[in-house]
Amino acid sequence: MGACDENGAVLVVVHPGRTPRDAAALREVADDGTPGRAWSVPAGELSRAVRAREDEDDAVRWVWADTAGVYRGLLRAGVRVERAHDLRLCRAILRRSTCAAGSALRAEAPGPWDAPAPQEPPAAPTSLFDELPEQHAPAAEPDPVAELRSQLEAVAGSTEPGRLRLLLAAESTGALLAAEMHADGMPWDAATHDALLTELLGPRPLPGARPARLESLAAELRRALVAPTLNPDSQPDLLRALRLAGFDVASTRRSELRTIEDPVRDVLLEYRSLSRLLSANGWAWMDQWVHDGRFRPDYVVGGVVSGRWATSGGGALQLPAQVRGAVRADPGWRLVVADAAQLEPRVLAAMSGDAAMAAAARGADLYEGVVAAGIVATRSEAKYAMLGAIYGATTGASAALMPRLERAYPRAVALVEQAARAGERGEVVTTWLGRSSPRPGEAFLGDLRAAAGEGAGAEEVRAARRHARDWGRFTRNFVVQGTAAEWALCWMASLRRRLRALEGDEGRPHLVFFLHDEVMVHTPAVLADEVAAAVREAAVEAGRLLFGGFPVEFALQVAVVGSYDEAK
DNA sequence: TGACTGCGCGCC
DNA sequence: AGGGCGCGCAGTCA
Repeated sequence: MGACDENGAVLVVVHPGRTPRDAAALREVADDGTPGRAWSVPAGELSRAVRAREDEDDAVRWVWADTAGVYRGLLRAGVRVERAHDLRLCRAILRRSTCAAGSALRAEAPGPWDAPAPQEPPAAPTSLFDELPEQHAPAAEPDPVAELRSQLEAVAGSTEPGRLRLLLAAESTGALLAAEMHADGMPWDAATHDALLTELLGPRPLPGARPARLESLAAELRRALVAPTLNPDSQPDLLRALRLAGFDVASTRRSELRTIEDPVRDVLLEYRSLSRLLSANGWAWMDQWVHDGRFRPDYVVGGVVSGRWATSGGGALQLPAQVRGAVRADPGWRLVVADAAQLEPRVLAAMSGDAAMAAAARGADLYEGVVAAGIVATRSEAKYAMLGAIYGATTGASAALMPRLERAYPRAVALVEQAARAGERGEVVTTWLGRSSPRPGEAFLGDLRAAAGEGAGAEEVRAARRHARDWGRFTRNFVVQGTAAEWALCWMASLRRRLRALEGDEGRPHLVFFLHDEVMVHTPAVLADEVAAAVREAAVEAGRLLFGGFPVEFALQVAVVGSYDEAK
């Protein structure tokens, strides 16, 4: 990979100062491949440079230290880019990947590139041309040109350059999307949300006070449990009151509360549900997170070791069904909500090359396919068996179904079993595109050594085995969850490119939400059907990108709706 | 008062 | 059952 990347895009390195500190290295990048097709641009001139490139035919991949810090400023200036290479995210992947085990990049001591991205500046009005004021540049500027060169070498010298290139491109596009989705925001109707809260809880109370409905449920609990001072929000308090009232419960978990055979049970469960709603997605949440009809979560790309995204603040990945009615398309617009059906089992079938399992996946519902193949009797059994294989069930009905699953789908089961055994030995496992798991903690490795040593006690051996099994469940799940995350990134990247080609009179459809295996597009109503088609085409493309011709279908459920609660 | 932990529970 | 998260609260300790 030289100055042009695999798609023929010109690389432009964005550096924090006025001149690249390693100009010779940049020329070398440029000369390796197509001469003269790599440039660099100071961060302060970035938006001008991006605007200038828009009119040219050449595709550009903008190379910068970290998207969250740079791109947010561009978006505020009204500028969007097609492709990027996020040095920090890509470095994290390459440094850990077993595919690039021999690289110089991996041998480096940890440095500034391995530190978390510098805290981004708070949203503030910026002029169009200095979206990155000097004070936000890191104190000791790491050299992006040298870093890019080092990363390109690591990829070129790896055992899987093609897969790693795809992974790095997908991860970087994900970073662009995370910033774009934050800037665009999820359409959120505060009035609907408020009406919903008022209906369930009563009118908004003064800060710190319980809403009327919760207050009356609390009073009912105090009466029923003969505990006049009970605070139902306090677990110890509630547990004590329940036991004094003669209920044999060991905790106040919902599953345990459900076993209580007394009318007080329903009061308890309703209190729990409503107080959770109030604290997690009540009026205070709305005040903090919803502005101008938009909810803007902070996505953390690569925030989970498996490659899944996390969010910080707002709990965007846990929006309860209770409040989804408040997610409403603007007038004249629609929401296209799509989720990949049984994504993880399908991914497992593809990566293990298990043709029988792929056959079961040939339809909208993989679990029904397993039933139709005569492996188990019911859909629910099929689901538990499959999830048990992926998560590592050791007991219960799910574990009991494993032998049948193994007979029917030997290759799929062998893949997750091998990942589990590797983890138990303290080894690293790697996803389809080359993201490797972290090494186990020193505690576990120490346990392993202690248990293997002369004269290890029975207790030490037991502890080591337990740790090993725990880590094996993690690595078992890692390969499937991580590869599913890669499929989802490619799906979304492909969808993003297709959406950029659509435009209506009222505007352009854009992604507004992503949740592991689900996407939401906000679109002018007239384009909704085209968007739905694009979502499906993108899923087909993602499957082909990752698994080539292997015949696994990635079925989607697609809904065109006015509000989120109408989907599913 | 603030940092931290464990619990419980929402999502996939 | 079993993997991955984030968050709010209560309680604890410095």
